Amino acid sequence: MTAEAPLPPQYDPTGLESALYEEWERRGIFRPGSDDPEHSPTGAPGRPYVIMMPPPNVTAQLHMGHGLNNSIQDVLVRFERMRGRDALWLPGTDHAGIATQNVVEKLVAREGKTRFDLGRDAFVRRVWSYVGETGDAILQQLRAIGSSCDWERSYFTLDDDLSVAVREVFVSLFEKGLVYRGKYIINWCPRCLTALSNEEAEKEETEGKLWHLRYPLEDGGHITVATTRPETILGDTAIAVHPEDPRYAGQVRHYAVLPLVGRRIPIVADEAVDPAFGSGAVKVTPAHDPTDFEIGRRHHLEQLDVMTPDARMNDNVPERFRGLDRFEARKRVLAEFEALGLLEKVESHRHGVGHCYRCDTVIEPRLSDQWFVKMKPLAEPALAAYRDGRIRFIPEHRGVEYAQWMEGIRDWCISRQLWWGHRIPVWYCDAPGCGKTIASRTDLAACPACRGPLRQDEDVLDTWFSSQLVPFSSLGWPEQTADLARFYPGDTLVTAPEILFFWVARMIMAGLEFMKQVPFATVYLHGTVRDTQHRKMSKSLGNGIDPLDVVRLYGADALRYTVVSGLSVGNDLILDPGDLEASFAPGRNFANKLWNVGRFILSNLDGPVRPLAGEYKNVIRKGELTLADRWIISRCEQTVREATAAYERFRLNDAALAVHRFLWSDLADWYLEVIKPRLYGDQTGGDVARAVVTQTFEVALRLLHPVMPFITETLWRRLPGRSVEESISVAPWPGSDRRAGDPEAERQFAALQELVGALRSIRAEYGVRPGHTVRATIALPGPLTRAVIQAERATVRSLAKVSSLQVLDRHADHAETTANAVLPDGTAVSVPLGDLVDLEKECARLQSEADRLSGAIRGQESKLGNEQFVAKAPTDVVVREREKLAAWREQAGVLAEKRRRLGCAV
RNA sequence: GGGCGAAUAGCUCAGCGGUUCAGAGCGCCUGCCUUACACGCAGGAUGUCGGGGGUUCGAAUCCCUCUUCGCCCACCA
Repeated sequence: MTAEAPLPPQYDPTGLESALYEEWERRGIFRPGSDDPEHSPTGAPGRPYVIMMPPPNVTAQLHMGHGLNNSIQDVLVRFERMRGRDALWLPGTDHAGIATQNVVEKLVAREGKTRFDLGRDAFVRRVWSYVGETGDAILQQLRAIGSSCDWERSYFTLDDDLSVAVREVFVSLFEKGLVYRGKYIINWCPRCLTALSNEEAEKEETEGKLWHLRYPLEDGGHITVATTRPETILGDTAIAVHPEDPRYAGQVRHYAVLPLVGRRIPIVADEAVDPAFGSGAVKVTPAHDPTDFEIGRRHHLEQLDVMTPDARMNDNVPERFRGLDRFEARKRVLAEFEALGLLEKVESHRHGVGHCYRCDTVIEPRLSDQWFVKMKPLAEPALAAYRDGRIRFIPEHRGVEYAQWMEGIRDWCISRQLWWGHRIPVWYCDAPGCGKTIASRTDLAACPACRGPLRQDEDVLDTWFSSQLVPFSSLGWPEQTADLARFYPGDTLVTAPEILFFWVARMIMAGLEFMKQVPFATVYLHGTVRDTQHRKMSKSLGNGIDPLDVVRLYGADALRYTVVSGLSVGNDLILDPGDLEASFAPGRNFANKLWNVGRFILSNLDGPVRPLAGEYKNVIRKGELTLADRWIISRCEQTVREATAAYERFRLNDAALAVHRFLWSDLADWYLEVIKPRLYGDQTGGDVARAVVTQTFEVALRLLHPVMPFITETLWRRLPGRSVEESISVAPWPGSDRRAGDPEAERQFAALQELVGALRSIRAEYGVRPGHTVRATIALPGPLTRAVIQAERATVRSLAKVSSLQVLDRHADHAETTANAVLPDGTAVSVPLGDLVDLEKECARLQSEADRLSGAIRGQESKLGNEQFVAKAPTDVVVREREKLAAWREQAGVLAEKRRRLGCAV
């Protein structure tokens, strides 16, 4: 589209947005740096402003969660970029170990194979090729919503340089003794066949059962234990009771016989047992439960693993149970207990059951060799950074969660039994007499100690181990690059609360450990996108919204405005996947409105346009401004202040709504209507109106640009004095100008709106045909109304379609029947409408008005009659309340007189 | 079991340093294709601000309590 082409009446973002985006990208507008003069009018680069994008999974398709998350980031980055900061929004993708491996395993499964059929190398090659095909698709999709990232710095967490960082961190932690290997109970996903961290095992409240089961005692009688997982009975190696529980005091150190198995198991005393729960006696399965594991260690119990990696019973159980799935085994065990008369009772029992965060399979606590990070030493500085304010959260209360988590932090299991990811840089020497374990920054071929052959650890690292390093690894660390020096630490991190612990907390710890500085100062946690039933949008529920559909239908600006204006700090975003039109109407409507405001203004700048150089003061000084001009300039100034403050405080919805109100309610609904006669006529006033409307509109476009980048850029470039060579993206942020504020103009214009509104109401009430003009009488005008009529008589006439406007200093006498209104300042407005007016109806209308008013007056009188109020309330409040009462009385008096004159029954 | 939010028009939400605070958008009703926009214009209706107590001259706004939703953490099997 050329600058000269006329704009179509309906905004059509198709084509326009993508063309503009390509141009921005081509011109390097999203890249920080002083080499491009466009970025830095002064020649010097601004202070950096850095946001690290939460890297989407490399296989991800854009969903509304991304749409929300990235819209917010883009608003912030664009805002700071316009404020002169050297802005870097750094994108990337995450290799997403489990998620990606699962996707490719499914593809392989379609060929009837498993990853084991392919073998490790071939499988990993397969994943790389898949990632090569589909990877980065999401980054392309992010462009469609206008994300102003620096794509040239984009990274992938498995890139060579980021892998170097991962190794450096692992080995460095290993050397510090903060990474260790050990055999512990970890969360195991029997479907993904890997260990998970505590965070990756999502607890779900489940209505389960608690089975009370009897174990015969060697000495006769029995002891009852309660369990939620009867299948683990087969791995029991003890029973535990509380040391001070009198019920079992005599049984400690005696033995029970494990039913179904016949194993002789000791009864031990341990503090971990809660005597108040169940029977007070616990079955102990050290290989299948973390608490039991600890008990087992204290009492040197055998750790009997009874399950295979995919959660079937293994050869350590009696033959009839072998090969059974854990839940089948559970049924079988219970049936046998029941048959033996050893099932005492069954209770229903709510408890938390862990589920794999990737495939939702029930987690099985499993004893295995894994790598861990010792977290306490890392958590302490991270907690301190929050406590002393180096890190702040929005909303604030999220910080409490962060602190609680940090305080109760547990060691982090980082090894995964996967093939897709950073292989653990540890080598084992199996040579007899050597047996070294070596963590190395470089690949090793032979044992440095004995020159014997080495074997690398088979496992890979948790995905989050690499993504926690992104704030510095993406900038080249451990190399001391220029980017690292310039862009670390960053400023703001924007993400969903779900990954506060997965990612945010760990970035803070890693940043402090390796860079000695927090990676960002502010963590903005936004809500979740949900449907109208408040369910989280998800692929499986089929209640998702594809942001690209929205972009196609209504444009990225509409999407962004809807999302941003609908955001309230700390709350979720509710959208209706069944009705995109309704969901995105606010954005679509506003985009179209804005488009037409622009069209109107531009079309009225035809012909000689007064040069617009300079600020308002140039025009203001001329003394040519009308009341309406002063008013809109004052409103504009107010909007600059409000929007700027709102953006600064992350109140993006307030910022968007402030500009919306200015553009739609003030500029379009009032100011444009007011100046139409001036624009169409050829008075000198037309020039001033053109200047004022152009300047205020231009300011509003800049204020709105962070939220609606495309449409604002398109319109902005067409304004006088601008050109397609420029970009609003790097235009300076509007400054506040105190001289533009004009409270008197705002008060007077409000009176004008009151007067016009009253006349319009009367017209609507009596069904005056829209094209028809009426005569109006303004009697006993209050000071504001008087000033308005003096200043904007023609405006009142045109807006209310009044042919003659008579002003009287006394009550009007009309030959004709009139419709009436009394304004807040006591002005009596009457419109002679002859037969249109039903006198009875008019009297009733005025009566209800009078009733409302007298009610308010009574309330006000009792308030002011209350000595306590007058004595205790602040003086200015009392004064204001008195003035209010006086005005209402005045209004009521005029109203009463009006009714008397109309001959209304009292 | 701990900790933390939220309950305001039909819907989604503002308003919460106390006294023009009862608002916005969407939806709804009436009338209008008024030469920027019907994705619009003008005019309307709608809420005992979750229930109950309390503090105060005055409370959606502060305190207590109850109810209902939601979130985070937690080795009661």
